[in-house]
Amino acid sequence: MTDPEMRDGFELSETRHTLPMALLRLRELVMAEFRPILSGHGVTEQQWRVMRVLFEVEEVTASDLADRALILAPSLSRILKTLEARGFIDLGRSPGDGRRARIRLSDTGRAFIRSVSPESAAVYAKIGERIGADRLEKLLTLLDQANTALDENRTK
Amino acid sequence: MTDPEMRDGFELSETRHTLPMALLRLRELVMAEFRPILSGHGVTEQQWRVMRVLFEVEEVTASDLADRALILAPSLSRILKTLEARGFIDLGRSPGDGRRARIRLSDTGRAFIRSVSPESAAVYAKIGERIGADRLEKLLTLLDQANTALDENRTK
DNA sequence: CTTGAATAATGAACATGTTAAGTAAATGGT
DNA sequence: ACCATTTACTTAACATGTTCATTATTCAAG
Repeated sequence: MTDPEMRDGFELSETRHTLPMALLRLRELVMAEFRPILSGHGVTEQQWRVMRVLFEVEEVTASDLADRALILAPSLSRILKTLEARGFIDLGRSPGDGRRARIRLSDTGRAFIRSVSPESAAVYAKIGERIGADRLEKLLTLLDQANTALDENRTK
Repeated sequence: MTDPEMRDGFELSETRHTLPMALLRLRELVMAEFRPILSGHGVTEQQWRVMRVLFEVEEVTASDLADRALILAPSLSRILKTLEARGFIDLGRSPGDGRRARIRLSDTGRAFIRSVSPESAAVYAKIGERIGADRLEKLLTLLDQANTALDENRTK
């Protein structure tokens, strides 16, 4: 009920209607559906992302993995240590370049992904239904287009 | 140099095209434009969000502020302590209810927002240009619709 | 072959995200 | 008025985000 007072038009959009907030809000709502599943299986959202990527690419370096999973290198270092301790991944060094890490999903990790995937896919389907299939597709297209538009001039 | 996408369409990586990843990727690209400005003025993204909300609503409780700034209560407690120590906000207790916090932006905090706003607005405008005004508007509409769709059944 | 610069990954320090537990003040029923 | 419950906020503990520094390896002159 407490309305914001009148103020002369300073050039700032209302916080609720900015792109960063809209993206963050929707992402929080989506992850709120996934988080219980992941925590129920003892992994965090980021650990799951890392293993999902490894499930798809078979073998990558740390830099490549960081790019694909959208995780910064220092965070990834810690996560890899955790996942290795749990036996989900195998860590090594690239034969050609001693600086690069060689990261692979272990059989245990692969089995873990397979066991959780059905629940994850079910939640994703439910979210798709609530949003609407066509609307979700349009949204993903726009997100990809905006992403491309901003990524092009990134190294300005 | 740049990461080449080896796949040519029929073996697309699943992870890359999910809604959570698309939202996270675009948000990271957007915030990469804002972060230098904020860090240049000595505040984090979250501290800025909190002060932006306070700039609009004049006075709120902690719960309300947490909702509006999309920050969890424990994080907000720490952030408020930091902002108070810097003199950006004034903390008190609600006269009617001793549990509720009374949070207001100080004159110093208000002046800070005004001084940074032009840079922030300029970056936001530049982002809008790159994405395209119509495309951005459609995107914000879809985000809001998806948000509403997921928020309705949240307390199922 | 040697040395300085660049690259890949890790370590360090602090801020925030996340969940669970704890504290103090209000509320509701008796 | 009393007491259990609820509410609003805070603490605690650990994982991750973020920036900067450091180490180890490779690369590129010279």
